[in-house]
Amino acid sequence: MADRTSSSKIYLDVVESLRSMIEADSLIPGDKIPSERELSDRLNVGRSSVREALRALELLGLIETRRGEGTFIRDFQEHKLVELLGTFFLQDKKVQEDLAETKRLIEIDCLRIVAFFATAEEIKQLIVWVKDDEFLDDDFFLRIAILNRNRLLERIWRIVNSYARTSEPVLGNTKKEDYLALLTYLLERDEEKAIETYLIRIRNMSKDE
Amino acid sequence: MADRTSSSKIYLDVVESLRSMIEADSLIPGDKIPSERELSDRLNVGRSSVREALRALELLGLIETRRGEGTFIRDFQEHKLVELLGTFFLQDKKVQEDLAETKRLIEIDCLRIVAFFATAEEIKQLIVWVKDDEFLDDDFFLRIAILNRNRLLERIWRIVNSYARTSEPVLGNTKKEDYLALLTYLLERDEEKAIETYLIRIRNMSKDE
DNA sequence: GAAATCTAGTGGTCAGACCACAGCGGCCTA
DNA sequence: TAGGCCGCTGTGGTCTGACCACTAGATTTC
Repeated sequence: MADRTSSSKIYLDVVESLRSMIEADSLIPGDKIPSERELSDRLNVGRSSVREALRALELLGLIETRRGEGTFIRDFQEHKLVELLGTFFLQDKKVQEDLAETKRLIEIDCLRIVAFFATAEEIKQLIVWVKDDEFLDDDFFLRIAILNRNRLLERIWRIVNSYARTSEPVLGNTKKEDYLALLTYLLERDEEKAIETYLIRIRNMSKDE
Repeated sequence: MADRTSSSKIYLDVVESLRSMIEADSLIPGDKIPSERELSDRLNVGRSSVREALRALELLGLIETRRGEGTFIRDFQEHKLVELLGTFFLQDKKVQEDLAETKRLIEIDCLRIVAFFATAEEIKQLIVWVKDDEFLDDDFFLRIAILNRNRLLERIWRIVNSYARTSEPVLGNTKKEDYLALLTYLLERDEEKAIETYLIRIRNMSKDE
Protein backbone atom coordinates (compact mmCIF):
# COMPACT_ATOMS: atom_id res chain seq x y z
CA MET A 1 0.00 0.00 0.00
CA ALA A 2 2.63 2.43 -1.08
CA ASP A 3 -0.03 3.91 -3.32
CA ARG A 4 -1.20 6.07 -0.51
CA THR A 5 -1.70 9.13 -2.57
CA SER A 6 -4.78 10.69 -1.07
CA SER A 7 -4.59 11.70 2.55
CA SER A 8 -1.39 12.30 4.39
CA LYS A 9 -2.42 10.37 7.46
CA ILE A 10 -2.06 6.65 7.32
CA TYR A 11 -4.76 5.92 9.82
CA LEU A 12 -7.28 7.62 7.57
CA ASP A 13 -6.21 5.41 4.72
CA VAL A 14 -6.74 2.45 6.96
CA VAL A 15 -10.23 3.67 7.77
CA GLU A 16 -10.90 3.95 4.09
CA SER A 17 -9.46 0.52 3.40
CA LEU A 18 -11.65 -0.96 6.07
CA ARG A 19 -14.63 0.73 4.55
CA SER A 20 -13.99 -0.78 1.13
CA MET A 21 -13.18 -4.08 2.69
CA ILE A 22 -16.48 -4.15 4.49
CA GLU A 23 -18.28 -3.14 1.37
CA ALA A 24 -16.48 -5.59 -0.86
CA ASP A 25 -17.05 -8.52 1.44
CA SER A 26 -20.56 -7.43 2.33
CA LEU A 27 -19.79 -7.68 5.99
CA ILE A 28 -22.67 -7.05 8.32
CA PRO A 29 -22.92 -6.28 12.02
CA GLY A 30 -21.54 -9.14 14.03
CA ASP A 31 -18.99 -10.17 11.44
CA LYS A 32 -15.35 -10.34 12.31
CA ILE A 33 -12.76 -8.23 10.60
CA PRO A 34 -9.12 -9.23 10.20
CA SER A 35 -6.85 -8.99 13.18
CA GLU A 36 -4.73 -5.93 13.78
CA ARG A 37 -1.57 -7.77 12.87
CA GLU A 38 -3.04 -9.13 9.69
CA LEU A 39 -4.31 -5.71 8.64
CA SER A 40 -0.92 -4.30 9.42
CA ASP A 41 0.61 -6.89 7.10
CA ARG A 42 -1.95 -6.68 4.34
CA LEU A 43 -1.89 -2.89 4.18
CA ASN A 44 1.82 -2.54 4.75
CA VAL A 45 1.44 -0.15 7.62
CA GLY A 46 2.51 -0.32 11.23
CA ARG A 47 0.23 -1.93 13.71
CA SER A 48 -0.01 1.34 15.61
CA SER A 49 -1.55 3.02 12.59
CA VAL A 50 -4.06 0.23 12.29
CA ARG A 51 -4.86 0.64 15.93
CA GLU A 52 -5.39 4.38 15.60
CA ALA A 53 -7.93 3.71 12.89
CA LEU A 54 -9.66 0.97 14.85
CA ARG A 55 -9.81 3.01 18.04
CA ALA A 56 -11.34 5.88 16.14
CA LEU A 57 -13.97 3.65 14.61
CA GLU A 58 -14.57 2.12 17.98
CA LEU A 59 -15.23 5.47 19.57
CA LEU A 60 -17.62 6.16 16.75
CA GLY A 61 -19.38 2.98 17.69
CA LEU A 62 -18.84 1.35 14.34
CA ILE A 63 -16.81 -1.56 15.57
CA GLU A 64 -16.38 -3.44 18.77
CA THR A 65 -13.26 -5.14 20.03
CA ARG A 66 -13.05 -8.07 22.35
CA ARG A 67 -9.70 -8.87 23.82
CA GLY A 68 -8.56 -12.33 22.98
CA GLU A 69 -11.22 -12.68 20.33
CA GLY A 70 -10.97 -10.00 17.72
CA THR A 71 -12.67 -6.99 16.24
CA PHE A 72 -16.23 -7.07 15.05
CA ILE A 73 -18.57 -4.89 13.13
CA ARG A 74 -21.08 -3.49 15.43
CA ASP A 75 -24.77 -3.07 15.39
CA PHE A 76 -24.58 0.64 14.96
CA GLN A 77 -27.99 1.39 16.23
CA GLU A 78 -26.57 3.05 19.26
CA HIS A 79 -23.52 5.21 18.83
CA LYS A 80 -21.67 6.01 21.94
CA LEU A 81 -20.64 9.15 20.22
CA VAL A 82 -23.84 10.54 21.55
CA GLU A 83 -22.88 10.55 25.15
CA LEU A 84 -19.49 11.76 24.18
CA LEU A 85 -20.61 14.74 22.22
CA GLY A 86 -23.29 15.35 24.73
CA THR A 87 -20.89 15.76 27.58
CA PHE A 88 -18.58 17.85 25.51
CA PHE A 89 -19.29 21.51 25.12
CA LEU A 90 -22.82 22.70 25.02
CA GLN A 91 -22.64 26.07 26.56
CA ASP A 92 -24.08 28.02 23.71
CA LYS A 93 -27.51 29.45 24.40
CA LYS A 94 -28.76 29.17 20.86
CA VAL A 95 -27.85 25.53 20.75
CA GLN A 96 -30.05 24.97 23.76
CA GLU A 97 -33.04 26.52 22.13
CA ASP A 98 -32.52 24.55 18.96
CA LEU A 99 -32.30 21.41 20.99
CA ALA A 100 -35.54 22.05 22.74
CA GLU A 101 -37.32 22.94 19.55
CA THR A 102 -36.01 19.96 17.68
CA LYS A 103 -36.96 17.66 20.48
CA ARG A 104 -40.49 18.97 20.39
CA LEU A 105 -40.76 18.58 16.65
CA ILE A 106 -39.56 15.03 16.69
CA GLU A 107 -41.85 14.10 19.52
CA ILE A 108 -44.76 15.48 17.59
CA ASP A 109 -43.70 13.55 14.53
CA CYS A 110 -43.57 10.42 16.61
CA LEU A 111 -47.01 11.09 17.96
CA ARG A 112 -48.34 11.45 14.45
CA ILE A 113 -46.85 8.18 13.37
CA VAL A 114 -48.04 6.36 16.44
CA ALA A 115 -51.52 7.76 15.99
CA PHE A 116 -51.48 6.26 12.55
CA PHE A 117 -49.71 2.99 12.80
CA ALA A 118 -49.52 1.71 16.34
CA THR A 119 -51.90 -1.07 17.17
CA ALA A 120 -54.58 -0.55 19.79
CA GLU A 121 -52.90 -3.29 21.77
CA GLU A 122 -49.62 -1.43 21.93
CA ILE A 123 -51.27 1.77 23.06
CA LYS A 124 -53.25 -0.06 25.68
CA GLN A 125 -50.10 -1.56 27.05
CA LEU A 126 -48.69 1.91 27.37
CA ILE A 127 -51.77 3.02 29.23
CA VAL A 128 -51.38 0.20 31.68
CA TRP A 129 -47.76 1.11 32.17
CA VAL A 130 -48.59 4.73 32.82
CA LYS A 131 -51.17 3.74 35.39
CA ASP A 132 -49.00 1.25 37.21
CA ASP A 133 -45.51 2.62 37.14
CA GLU A 134 -43.59 5.62 38.21
CA PHE A 135 -41.59 7.19 35.42
CA LEU A 136 -40.01 10.32 34.07
CA ASP A 137 -41.12 12.33 31.13
CA ASP A 138 -38.18 10.98 29.20
CA ASP A 139 -39.30 7.45 29.73
CA PHE A 140 -42.69 8.22 28.37
CA PHE A 141 -41.44 9.65 25.14
CA LEU A 142 -38.86 7.00 24.80
CA ARG A 143 -41.71 4.54 24.63
CA ILE A 144 -43.52 6.67 22.15
CA ALA A 145 -40.38 6.88 20.08
CA ILE A 146 -40.00 3.13 20.16
CA LEU A 147 -43.61 2.60 19.21
CA ASN A 148 -43.14 4.57 16.06
CA ARG A 149 -41.20 1.68 14.55
CA ASN A 150 -38.84 3.99 12.74
CA ARG A 151 -35.55 3.04 14.28
CA LEU A 152 -33.76 6.00 12.83
CA LEU A 153 -36.21 8.53 14.15
CA GLU A 154 -36.06 6.82 17.49
CA ARG A 155 -32.32 7.10 17.44
CA ILE A 156 -32.43 10.75 16.57
CA TRP A 157 -34.81 11.31 19.42
CA ARG A 158 -32.47 9.54 21.76
CA ILE A 159 -29.60 11.65 20.62
CA VAL A 160 -31.43 14.93 20.86
CA ASN A 161 -32.87 13.98 24.18
CA SER A 162 -29.52 12.97 25.50
CA TYR A 163 -28.02 16.25 24.42
CA ALA A 164 -30.89 18.16 25.88
CA ARG A 165 -30.70 16.36 29.16
CA THR A 166 -27.08 17.12 29.76
CA SER A 167 -27.88 20.79 29.71
CA GLU A 168 -30.83 21.23 31.94
CA PRO A 169 -32.33 18.61 34.19
CA VAL A 170 -35.78 17.48 33.33
CA LEU A 171 -38.18 19.75 35.02
CA GLY A 172 -41.89 19.55 35.54
CA ASN A 173 -43.36 16.16 36.03
CA THR A 174 -46.50 16.06 34.02
CA LYS A 175 -49.43 14.53 35.80
CA LYS A 176 -50.49 11.07 34.93
CA GLU A 177 -53.87 12.27 33.80
CA ASP A 178 -52.24 14.26 31.05
CA TYR A 179 -50.36 11.28 29.76
CA LEU A 180 -53.49 9.21 29.90
CA ALA A 181 -55.46 11.83 28.03
CA LEU A 182 -52.81 11.89 25.35
CA LEU A 183 -52.80 8.15 25.04
CA THR A 184 -56.54 8.03 24.88
CA TYR A 185 -56.52 10.37 21.93
CA LEU A 186 -53.92 8.21 20.28
CA LEU A 187 -56.12 5.22 20.81
CA GLU A 188 -58.94 7.08 19.11
CA ARG A 189 -56.59 7.97 16.29
CA ASP A 190 -57.26 11.60 16.99
CA GLU A 191 -53.96 13.05 15.92
CA GLU A 192 -54.99 16.65 16.33
CA LYS A 193 -56.21 16.33 19.89
CA ALA A 194 -53.19 14.33 20.87
CA ILE A 195 -50.81 16.96 19.62
CA GLU A 196 -52.86 19.65 21.23
CA THR A 197 -52.58 17.86 24.54
CA TYR A 198 -48.88 17.57 23.99
CA LEU A 199 -48.50 21.26 23.34
CA ILE A 200 -50.47 22.21 26.41
CA ARG A 201 -48.16 20.07 28.44
CA ILE A 202 -45.13 21.83 26.98
CA ARG A 203 -46.62 25.14 27.91
CA ASN A 204 -47.23 24.03 31.46
CA MET A 205 -43.73 22.76 31.81
CA SER A 206 -42.16 26.05 30.89
CA LYS A 207 -44.50 27.84 33.26
CA ASP A 208 -43.27 25.67 36.10
CA GLU A 209 -39.81 27.11 36.00
CA MET B 1 -2.81 7.96 36.71
CA ALA B 2 -2.73 4.55 38.23
CA ASP B 3 -6.20 5.24 39.56
CA ARG B 4 -7.66 4.08 36.33
CA THR B 5 -10.51 2.22 37.89
CA SER B 6 -13.36 2.85 35.50
CA SER B 7 -12.90 1.67 31.95
CA SER B 8 -10.48 -0.98 30.96
CA LYS B 9 -9.16 0.84 27.95
CA ILE B 10 -6.58 3.48 28.56
CA TYR B 11 -7.39 5.50 25.51
CA LEU B 12 -10.90 6.01 26.81
CA ASP B 13 -9.48 7.32 30.05
CA VAL B 14 -7.40 9.71 28.05
CA VAL B 15 -10.48 10.90 26.21
CA GLU B 16 -12.15 11.47 29.52
CA SER B 17 -9.12 13.26 30.91
CA LEU B 18 -9.04 15.52 27.91
CA ARG B 19 -12.69 16.27 28.37
CA SER B 20 -12.21 17.37 31.96
CA MET B 21 -9.10 19.23 31.02
CA ILE B 22 -10.96 21.20 28.39
CA GLU B 23 -13.75 21.85 30.80
CA ALA B 24 -11.48 22.84 33.67
CA ASP B 25 -9.41 25.21 31.60
CA SER B 26 -12.42 26.51 29.69
CA LEU B 27 -10.72 25.85 26.42
CA ILE B 28 -12.55 26.96 23.33
CA PRO B 29 -12.20 26.16 19.64
CA GLY B 30 -8.84 27.28 18.39
CA ASP B 31 -7.05 26.71 21.68
CA LYS B 32 -4.08 24.44 21.85
CA ILE B 33 -4.01 21.36 23.99
CA PRO B 34 -0.85 19.84 25.48
CA SER B 35 1.45 17.91 23.21
CA GLU B 36 1.21 14.16 22.92
CA ARG B 37 4.42 13.66 24.84
CA GLU B 38 3.35 15.95 27.62
CA LEU B 39 0.00 14.24 27.95
CA SER B 40 1.77 10.93 27.95
CA ASP B 41 3.90 12.18 30.85
CA ARG B 42 1.16 13.89 32.78
CA LEU B 43 -1.24 10.98 32.59
CA ASN B 44 1.38 8.30 32.98
CA VAL B 45 0.36 6.42 29.89
CA GLY B 46 2.19 5.49 26.75
CA ARG B 47 2.25 7.94 23.93
CA SER B 48 0.50 5.43 21.70
CA SER B 49 -2.48 5.40 24.02
CA VAL B 50 -2.61 9.16 23.90
CA ARG B 51 -2.48 9.01 20.14
CA GLU B 52 -5.30 6.51 19.95
CA ALA B 53 -7.45 8.90 21.93
CA LEU B 54 -6.44 11.90 19.86
CA ARG B 55 -6.98 10.13 16.56
CA ALA B 56 -10.43 9.08 17.68
CA LEU B 57 -11.32 12.61 18.65
CA GLU B 58 -9.88 13.83 15.41
CA LEU B 59 -12.06 11.50 13.38
CA LEU B 60 -14.98 12.77 15.36
CA GLY B 61 -14.01 16.24 14.28
CA LEU B 62 -13.48 17.49 17.80
CA ILE B 63 -9.83 18.31 17.45
CA GLU B 64 -7.44 19.16 14.70
CA THR B 65 -3.75 18.36 14.52
CA ARG B 66 -1.09 20.23 12.66
CA ARG B 67 2.24 18.56 12.25
CA GLY B 68 5.04 20.55 13.76
CA GLU B 69 2.62 22.81 15.56
CA GLY B 70 0.35 20.89 17.85
CA THR B 71 -3.19 19.81 18.49
CA PHE B 72 -6.06 22.24 18.65
CA ILE B 73 -9.66 22.24 19.63
CA ARG B 74 -11.82 22.50 16.63
CA ASP B 75 -14.86 24.43 15.66
CA PHE B 76 -17.20 21.54 15.82
CA GLN B 77 -20.04 22.86 13.76
CA GLU B 78 -19.35 20.40 11.03
CA HIS B 79 -18.50 16.90 12.06
CA LYS B 80 -16.85 14.87 9.44
CA LEU B 81 -18.43 11.91 11.07
CA VAL B 82 -21.38 12.53 8.87
CA GLU B 83 -19.75 11.69 5.60
CA LEU B 84 -18.04 8.82 7.29
CA LEU B 85 -21.14 7.21 8.65
CA GLY B 86 -22.93 7.95 5.44
CA THR B 87 -20.54 5.98 3.35
CA PHE B 88 -20.42 3.12 5.76
CA PHE B 89 -22.83 0.27 5.52
CA LEU B 90 -26.39 0.96 4.75
CA GLN B 91 -27.53 -2.03 2.87
CA ASP B 92 -30.37 -2.91 5.14
CA LYS B 93 -33.73 -2.48 3.53
CA LYS B 94 -35.53 -1.33 6.63
CA VAL B 95 -32.92 1.30 7.26
CA GLN B 96 -33.62 2.68 3.82
CA GLU B 97 -37.28 3.04 4.49
CA ASP B 98 -36.66 4.68 7.83
CA LEU B 99 -34.31 7.08 6.17
CA ALA B 100 -36.81 8.10 3.58
CA GLU B 101 -39.54 8.51 6.11
CA THR B 102 -37.42 10.51 8.49
CA LYS B 103 -36.24 12.73 5.72
CA ARG B 104 -39.84 13.48 4.77
CA LEU B 105 -40.80 14.22 8.34
CA ILE B 106 -37.95 16.60 8.87
CA GLU B 107 -38.60 18.36 5.64
CA ILE B 108 -42.19 18.87 6.62
CA ASP B 109 -41.10 20.18 9.99
CA CYS B 110 -38.82 22.60 8.25
CA LEU B 111 -41.61 23.74 5.99
CA ARG B 112 -43.79 24.39 9.01
CA ILE B 113 -41.15 26.48 10.67
CA VAL B 114 -40.36 28.39 7.55
CA ALA B 115 -44.03 29.07 6.95
CA PHE B 116 -44.12 30.58 10.38
CA PHE B 117 -40.90 32.41 10.86
CA ALA B 118 -39.16 33.12 7.58
CA THR B 119 -39.42 36.68 6.36
CA ALA B 120 -41.17 37.44 3.11
CA GLU B 121 -37.86 38.72 1.84
CA GLU B 122 -36.14 35.41 2.41
CA ILE B 123 -38.84 33.48 0.65
CA LYS B 124 -38.82 35.86 -2.26
CA GLN B 125 -35.10 35.36 -2.62
CA LEU B 126 -35.70 31.67 -2.83
CA ILE B 127 -38.29 32.19 -5.52
CA VAL B 128 -35.85 34.19 -7.57
CA TRP B 129 -33.29 31.49 -7.14
CA VAL B 130 -35.67 28.79 -8.25
CA LYS B 131 -36.57 30.78 -11.34
CA ASP B 132 -33.03 31.61 -12.34
CA ASP B 133 -30.92 28.63 -11.46
CA GLU B 134 -30.68 24.98 -12.20
CA PHE B 135 -30.60 22.83 -9.10
CA LEU B 136 -31.31 19.47 -7.63
CA ASP B 137 -34.04 18.57 -5.22
CA ASP B 138 -31.45 18.33 -2.49
CA ASP B 139 -30.37 21.89 -3.05
CA PHE B 140 -33.88 23.10 -2.68
CA PHE B 141 -34.46 21.49 0.65
CA LEU B 142 -31.06 22.41 1.86
CA ARG B 143 -32.13 26.01 1.46
CA ILE B 144 -35.37 25.34 3.22
CA ALA B 145 -33.46 23.67 6.01
CA ILE B 146 -31.18 26.65 6.32
CA LEU B 147 -34.07 29.05 6.33
CA ASN B 148 -35.55 27.38 9.34
CA ARG B 149 -32.85 28.94 11.51
CA ASN B 150 -32.59 25.89 13.69
CA ARG B 151 -29.02 24.85 13.15
CA LEU B 152 -29.51 21.52 14.80
CA LEU B 153 -32.47 20.56 12.68
CA GLU B 154 -30.57 21.69 9.65
CA ARG B 155 -27.70 19.49 10.64
CA ILE B 156 -29.93 16.52 11.19
CA TRP B 157 -31.43 17.06 7.79
CA ARG B 158 -27.99 17.17 6.27
CA ILE B 159 -27.07 13.94 7.96
CA VAL B 160 -30.22 12.12 7.01
CA ASN B 161 -30.01 13.43 3.50
CA SER B 162 -26.42 12.40 3.21
CA TYR B 163 -27.26 8.92 4.37
CA ALA B 164 -30.20 8.73 2.05
CA ARG B 165 -28.24 9.94 -0.92
CA THR B 166 -25.56 7.32 -0.65
CA SER B 167 -28.15 4.63 -1.04
CA GLU B 168 -30.19 5.61 -4.01
CA PRO B 169 -29.44 8.45 -6.34
CA VAL B 170 -31.88 11.26 -6.32
CA LEU B 171 -34.51 10.47 -8.81
CA GLY B 172 -37.32 12.52 -10.20
CA ASN B 173 -36.60 16.13 -10.82
CA THR B 174 -39.60 17.99 -9.71
CA LYS B 175 -40.73 20.66 -12.07
CA LYS B 176 -39.99 24.23 -11.26
CA GLU B 177 -43.66 25.07 -11.14
CA ASP B 178 -44.10 22.74 -8.22
CA TYR B 179 -41.35 24.38 -6.26
CA LEU B 180 -42.76 27.77 -7.06
CA ALA B 181 -46.22 26.72 -5.97
CA LEU B 182 -44.81 25.48 -2.71
CA LEU B 183 -42.93 28.69 -2.11
CA THR B 184 -45.94 30.77 -2.94
CA TYR B 185 -47.92 28.99 -0.27
CA LEU B 186 -45.11 29.60 2.16
CA LEU B 187 -45.19 33.25 1.28
CA GLU B 188 -48.89 33.28 2.03
CA ARG B 189 -48.19 31.50 5.31
CA ASP B 190 -50.46 28.71 4.18
CA GLU B 191 -48.81 25.86 5.98
CA GLU B 192 -51.42 23.30 5.03
CA LYS B 193 -51.32 23.95 1.33
CA ALA B 194 -47.56 23.99 1.31
CA ILE B 195 -47.34 20.62 2.94
CA GLU B 196 -49.99 19.27 0.67
CA THR B 197 -47.95 20.39 -2.31
CA TYR B 198 -44.95 18.73 -0.79
CA LEU B 199 -46.74 15.46 -0.32
CA ILE B 200 -48.02 15.44 -3.86
CA ARG B 201 -44.49 15.91 -5.06
CA ILE B 202 -43.36 12.94 -3.00
CA ARG B 203 -46.04 10.82 -4.51
CA ASN B 204 -45.04 11.83 -8.01
CA MET B 205 -41.44 11.03 -7.33
CA SER B 206 -42.16 7.51 -6.28
CA LYS B 207 -44.37 7.03 -9.29
CA ASP B 208 -41.52 7.99 -11.54
CA GLU B 209 -39.52 4.92 -10.67
C1' DG C 1 -16.83 -39.20 28.19
C1' DA C 2 -15.57 -35.35 31.11
C1' DA C 3 -12.41 -32.38 33.19
C1' DA C 4 -8.04 -30.16 33.39
C1' DT C 5 -4.30 -28.28 30.72
C1' DC C 6 -1.72 -26.30 27.07
C1' DT C 7 -1.17 -23.39 23.17
C1' DA C 8 -1.85 -20.28 19.45
C1' DG C 9 -4.00 -16.13 18.29
C1' DT C 10 -5.92 -11.63 19.55
C1' DG C 11 -6.32 -7.13 21.59
C1' DG C 12 -3.90 -3.72 25.12
C1' DT C 13 0.08 -1.20 26.26
C1' DC C 14 4.58 0.58 26.44
C1' DA C 15 9.26 2.31 25.17
C1' DG C 16 12.21 3.89 21.92
C1' DA C 17 13.56 5.05 17.59
C1' DC C 18 13.30 7.77 13.23
C1' DC C 19 11.18 11.09 10.01
C1' DA C 20 8.91 15.52 8.36
C1' DC C 21 7.60 19.83 9.42
C1' DA C 22 6.96 24.63 11.80
C1' DG C 23 8.81 28.19 14.50
C1' DC C 24 12.34 30.70 16.52
C1' DG C 25 16.62 32.73 17.23
C1' DG C 26 21.25 33.65 15.99
C1' DC C 27 24.46 34.47 12.58
C1' DC C 28 26.33 36.06 8.33
C1' DT C 29 26.27 38.97 4.44
C1' DA C 30 25.14 42.89 1.55
C1' DT D 1 21.05 48.02 9.84
C1' DA D 2 18.13 45.03 6.99
C1' DG D 3 17.54 40.87 4.93
C1' DG D 4 18.08 36.22 4.42
C1' DC D 5 20.21 31.77 5.66
C1' DC D 6 20.85 27.97 8.93
C1' DG D 7 20.31 25.03 12.53
C1' DC D 8 18.12 23.93 16.93
C1' DT D 9 14.04 22.53 19.30
C1' DG D 10 9.49 20.94 19.76
C1' DT D 11 5.59 18.80 17.55
C1' DG D 12 2.94 15.34 15.16
C1' DG D 13 3.49 10.79 12.11
C1' DT D 14 5.05 6.18 11.86
C1' DC D 15 7.27 1.85 12.69
C1' DT D 16 9.17 -1.92 15.42
C1' DG D 17 9.50 -5.08 18.90
C1' DA D 18 8.50 -6.37 23.18
C1' DC D 19 5.35 -7.79 26.99
C1' DC D 20 0.86 -8.69 29.17
C1' DA D 21 -4.11 -10.43 29.57
C1' DC D 22 -7.45 -12.92 27.73
C1' DT D 23 -10.19 -16.31 24.70
C1' DA D 24 -11.10 -20.38 22.33
C1' DG D 25 -10.03 -24.61 20.74
C1' DA D 26 -7.00 -28.62 20.72
C1' DT D 27 -4.74 -31.83 23.65
C1' DT D 28 -4.01 -34.46 27.38
C1' DT D 29 -5.32 -36.74 31.41
C1' DC D 30 -8.35 -38.99 34.54
